[in-house]
Amino acid sequence: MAEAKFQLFDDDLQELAQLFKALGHPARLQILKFLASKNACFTGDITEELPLGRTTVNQHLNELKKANLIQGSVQGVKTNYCVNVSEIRKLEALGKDFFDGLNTIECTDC
Amino acid sequence: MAEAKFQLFDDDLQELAQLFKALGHPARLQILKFLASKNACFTGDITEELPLGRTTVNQHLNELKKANLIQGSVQGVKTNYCVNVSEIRKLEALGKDFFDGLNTIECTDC
DNA sequence: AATAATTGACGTATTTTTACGTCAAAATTA
DNA sequence: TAATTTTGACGTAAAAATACGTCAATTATT
Repeated sequence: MAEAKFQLFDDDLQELAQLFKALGHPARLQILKFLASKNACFTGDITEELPLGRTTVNQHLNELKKANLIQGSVQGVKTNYCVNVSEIRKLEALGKDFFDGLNTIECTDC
Repeated sequence: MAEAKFQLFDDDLQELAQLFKALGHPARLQILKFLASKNACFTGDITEELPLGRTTVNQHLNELKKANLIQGSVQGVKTNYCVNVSEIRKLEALGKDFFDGLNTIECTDC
């Protein structure tokens, strides 16, 4: 990670791809689902729900945090994670725009 | 890739994650966009639109094909690619279900 | 104060992704 | 028929993702 690097791709595509990528692992989808169902919870609780070790789960939590899809706040020894609702909404909107932008008429040549 | 491997994750999450992953690269989003705008087109034409070499683009096309998001039909020497509209619709539906499933109430603890 | 619990940082091995060059096959064109 | 075009297969190097063990710091508990 350094000084911006002349963009190969359009900013919007880049951002959307980044978000999709963050969703591109079942563990991360499951984490989002679980966090939403509990509204918020601790690392340990999340780990118990997943078929992965704690440090791996922590790594996935970091991925989600990097993508701004979740937030965490320290509470004593524990860390309380929760879904970043506004970012989820933003992602939904961007996704919708993208799919709508594909003026997908069924192709007859293929 | 071998003999099915006892599932670590839920099938639905697995499938959705796979689709999101396929969208998790700007080149692939751009390809989908371009294919949709032209309705269908050849490998060469796609390559000209992207800041990547032909073989790399071809690899991305294969990723998209593997995810069933595009189809290709050989036409002489050329191959005609187009968006798989029904799979895109399916992805939209799965995505919507997933996001709706996150009964996202703004968290007050974070 | 001593011990236990919880977490993130760090290191690391393995696998996957990404990007591209080379090559051969098939179809077009000259 | 010979040369050209177009493509996918294959190999490969570099980077990133994935999974996990160990460790130290911080907070709770006893």
